[in-house]
Amino acid sequence: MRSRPTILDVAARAGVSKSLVSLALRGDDGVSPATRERIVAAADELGYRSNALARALRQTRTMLLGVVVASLDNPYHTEVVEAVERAAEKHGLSVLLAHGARKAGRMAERLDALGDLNVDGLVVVSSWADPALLQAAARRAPVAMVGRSLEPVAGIDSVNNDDEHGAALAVGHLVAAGHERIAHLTSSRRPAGLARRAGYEAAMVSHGLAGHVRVIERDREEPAGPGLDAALADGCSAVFARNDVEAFDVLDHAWDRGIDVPAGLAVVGYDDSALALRARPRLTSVHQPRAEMGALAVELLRERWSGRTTDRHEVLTPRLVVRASA
Amino acid sequence: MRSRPTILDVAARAGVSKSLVSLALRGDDGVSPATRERIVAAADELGYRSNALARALRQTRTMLLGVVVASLDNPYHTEVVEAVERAAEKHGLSVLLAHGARKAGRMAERLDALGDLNVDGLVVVSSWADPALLQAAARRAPVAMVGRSLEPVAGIDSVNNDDEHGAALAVGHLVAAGHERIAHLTSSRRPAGLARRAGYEAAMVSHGLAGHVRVIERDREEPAGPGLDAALADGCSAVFARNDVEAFDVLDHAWDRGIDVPAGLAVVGYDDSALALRARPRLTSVHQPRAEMGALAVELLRERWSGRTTDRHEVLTPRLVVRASA
DNA sequence: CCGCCGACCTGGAACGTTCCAGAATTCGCG
DNA sequence: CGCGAATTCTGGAACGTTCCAGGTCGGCGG
Repeated sequence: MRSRPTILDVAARAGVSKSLVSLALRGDDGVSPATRERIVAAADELGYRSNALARALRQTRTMLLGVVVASLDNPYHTEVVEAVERAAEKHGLSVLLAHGARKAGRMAERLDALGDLNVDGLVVVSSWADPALLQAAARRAPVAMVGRSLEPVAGIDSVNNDDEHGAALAVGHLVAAGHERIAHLTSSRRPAGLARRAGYEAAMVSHGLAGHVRVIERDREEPAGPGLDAALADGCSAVFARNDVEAFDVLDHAWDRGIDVPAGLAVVGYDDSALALRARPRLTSVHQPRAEMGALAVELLRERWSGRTTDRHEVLTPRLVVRASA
Repeated sequence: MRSRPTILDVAARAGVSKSLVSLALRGDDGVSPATRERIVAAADELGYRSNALARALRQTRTMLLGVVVASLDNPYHTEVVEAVERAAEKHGLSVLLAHGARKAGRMAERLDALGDLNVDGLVVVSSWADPALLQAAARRAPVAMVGRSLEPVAGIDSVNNDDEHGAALAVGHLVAAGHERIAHLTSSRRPAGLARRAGYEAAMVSHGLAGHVRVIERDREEPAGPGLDAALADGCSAVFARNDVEAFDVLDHAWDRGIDVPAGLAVVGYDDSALALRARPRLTSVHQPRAEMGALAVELLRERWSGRTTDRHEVLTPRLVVRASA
């Protein structure tokens, strides 16, 4: 594990100056074909690879993209992260991942650590983030948020799906199938959850079902059972869940109670994550275009790099994927 | 977004030399308390943060840990990655994540990219990796593999769970419950899969059930149904699946056929990933100590940094988590 | 009063690259 | 054959830090 050859070693071996090696290996034209060949050969023989750190120090750009994600245990997050990395790679950027930033403290610390490494940009994948924190980070490098904040944060670009519309799709589908008493299960008070809830309520009203609006609220760690039982007792025949994880809880409960899905209870989820395909019956769910969202986040950062200073808040349209559960 | 203050700015403001600022901020003693205070104050006022890149260039260490993972869509992987990052952070290391390294080509490319950034060490989380690739990477920085290779790779440390033992636990549990015709479902020809299969076969033999050994092989994308139906037709009453994902397939199929689990068919998985808790009925599964494995990988790298040159191959003992499916 | 020690501080070199200004060489053309 | 322009190449400076060798200064023992 002896020390790596440097550009000087290559220069010496090829009998040229370090500057020319730099030019040749970066593909600059203005290097004669013969010399270039000699340089490339020398580099290959020595197993030379340029030191990205030194380059980053000299240039202003590190080609590093910091990605901060709330957690990796929600498939929705990981799929966005994968999309971000794919897009980043396409532009020669490497992704630095920090996870577990559910709490503001840890989020701040991770953002700082990434900033110290001079990342060229930051993507925050989370259903929530402290605006002040994001703005502090944005003083170092442009920030794009995938996910929803309560309201647009000045200086921060964002990519979202239209939660209200998604909720309306879910309700519309259930209404078309003849359901009237449609409940909404949620354990979230975060912006995305609130938006879906609002979308659900609005859709119910617009279908003339204002009287049947029923929101089953619970705490994250609390079982969904009691609230569901109560709703079922009141004749509820369908549940629109805040996300696939919660929809899974509904399916579980139906299983426990021996209720047939969808005959006895129709269930619609949100996210269309990998979970939806694992559910039995297969989960009908609102699909967020995750791949597109991840790629768009990278695109927004690239626009910042090329000089855009106005904020952009992109809202993509979700679609309903109908499977067996409703 | 103007350029960050450097150590020189702090030095000027505090009226000392850059060197002293460096010493003071790193907590070196030999800086008088009064001066240190002045320096810290100046740094705070300017919002100075040291440039990790410049430091890394000057020192030999980057404090960067490269993590290469096959994919993020398997909860087992993500949990190991989380454990690695937790352990890394504890030692002041930042994690650089590269995913999607299922294919040798992409794996090579990602390893190279991480090497160019001068990561101090590499953790490869995958059920397989080309030994030559690992060794090439190890010429740049120590490599620890979490997962199994066919046989130990010279120069590469590894952390594994004892797959044979885990398989024996699963079979033992099923035998104790009175099962004799126990099948094994697998779609993998990778080392871990092969080891579990071998463990299954050995355990069957040792329980005097050699005559009932039945391995249901299939391709990754192929449905498990046909093989399972055949086994069921032959009186098979239990299935030990290669991992939780495949166990899920068994549960799905049982659902489709209206077979009650565990009364009509007992199912045991492997990994005890988050999936096991989502399954209905809850999946009995062999638990790999993922958190411990991730932390151990980081520990192995640290030992390399402090001079160890002999290889270490750690094998941790799995345990069976009994739930409702068997 | 001298010399030395320890505490505190400093300036220059180094890490490996890219950028810049300009030097050396070749080429085209009158 | 000479001269300007292109082409090809070069050496030094710079990026922001840490390391190193050494400098200053007050105090203290002899």
